[in-house]
Amino acid sequence: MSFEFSEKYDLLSQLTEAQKSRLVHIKTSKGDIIYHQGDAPTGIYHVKSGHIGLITITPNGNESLLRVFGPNYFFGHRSLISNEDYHATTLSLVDCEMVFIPKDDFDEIVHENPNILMHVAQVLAKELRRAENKFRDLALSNVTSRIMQTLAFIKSRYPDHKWTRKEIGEYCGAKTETVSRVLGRLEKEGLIQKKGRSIIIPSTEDLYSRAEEIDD
Amino acid sequence: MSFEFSEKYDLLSQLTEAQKSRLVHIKTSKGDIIYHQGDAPTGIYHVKSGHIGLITITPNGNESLLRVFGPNYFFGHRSLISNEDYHATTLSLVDCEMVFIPKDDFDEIVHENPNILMHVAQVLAKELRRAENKFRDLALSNVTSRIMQTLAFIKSRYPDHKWTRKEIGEYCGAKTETVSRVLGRLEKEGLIQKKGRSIIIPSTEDLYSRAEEIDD
DNA sequence: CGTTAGTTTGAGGCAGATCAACTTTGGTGG
DNA sequence: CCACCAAAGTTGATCTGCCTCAAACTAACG
Repeated sequence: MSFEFSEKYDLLSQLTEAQKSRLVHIKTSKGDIIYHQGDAPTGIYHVKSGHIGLITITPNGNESLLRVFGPNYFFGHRSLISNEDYHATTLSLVDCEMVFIPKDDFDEIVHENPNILMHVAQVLAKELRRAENKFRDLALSNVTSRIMQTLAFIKSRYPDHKWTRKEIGEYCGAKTETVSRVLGRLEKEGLIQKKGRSIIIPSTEDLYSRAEEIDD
Repeated sequence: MSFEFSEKYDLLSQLTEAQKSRLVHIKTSKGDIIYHQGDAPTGIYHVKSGHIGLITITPNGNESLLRVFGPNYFFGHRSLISNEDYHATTLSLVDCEMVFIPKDDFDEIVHENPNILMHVAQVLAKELRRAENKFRDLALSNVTSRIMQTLAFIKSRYPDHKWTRKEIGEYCGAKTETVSRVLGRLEKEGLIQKKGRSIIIPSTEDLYSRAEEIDD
């Protein structure tokens, strides 16, 4: 898996006073759902604190974690741009605060400032690369390698979120038990340390290079 | 796997005479590579005839087919927008004709006509949905279901391209032998017919609904 | 300190990969 | 037009990585 830092953007600073007055401030608790797969989009969300997970759920309850949005990232933009219903559900991974920008206001600021559209397009382009790399790795790499690269990725991109084994597994296509077993082996190898439930990663570089060795 | 028709766009009609004179017309033979993973983008390509595959290759030669571009689709746009090196390689699946629009000309037409940027953003947004649905299905569905949905998808989206077992497999994360076995079973069930190497699909609807039944 | 969500560990099973041998197809050139 | 042959497809036997199921353990939090 190839990862890199992503794109934050202060959408809020682009708003006029009138638009700011229309913002909806939202507080959610861990486990709360912001919108459901299949809903029609009505605006875009900007994360102020906490972490939001974009997940898909199959009829039999299996989940897959597609993307994660931390502070200063926005979400809901994909469906808004493509004018489609949401293809996945957003879930508060922890207690969160966010603001909601109604579609009309978003359209207005995009119209007034075309740079914003270019920025959103760039974010989509990077998310597309990441999604396709995830697909490639799921298709061609083994679990151990995927988990190692996921650990390195989340360490650099989401240093302040405590990832559970389940979340790690759902992000890279592995079961909770498998993640647990791999973490055990990685600790023996000295690549990580476990402190209670949290995972300490001394060197993401070591993880990446070891992951390449292990990879088929 | 959830699929639908995608987006064609006549970029060429947006060009001035001066820009048209700078177009580079390219003819490729089956197996030719247009650009390599890691190259820096210098423009965008518009397919006139044939089919182009976007693939990633691992060091050990395993391939994964990420997207396919047929007549009137453009490719190379992701890297151009995000300003990154290509994350995958483009390969002529058959003999192809295409035109190359240099980056400067593309920037010019985007600048003159912001609607084009919106259109490219929409294409990216749809490609992102498709990529994430592919990921979900690879993670959570069984091969048979994936192959069936891929068959239905390519039937509706690429009716004029003769897909090989290998291409089908690389698109949905399956080995050639597995695709062959599944096709055999599907023919026995009467869902498809095999005529030489080509596959006849009487009803994509039947395939989709059967795929759902089979799915975990 | 009790409760619950999260984690670990073991035993066993299976879907799909791998390896290998064989058959068919369809394009090519003589 | 046919004979040839490389590319594509099929089929069987075997193997294995990861999942599944189950049960015990432990961290964190009110």
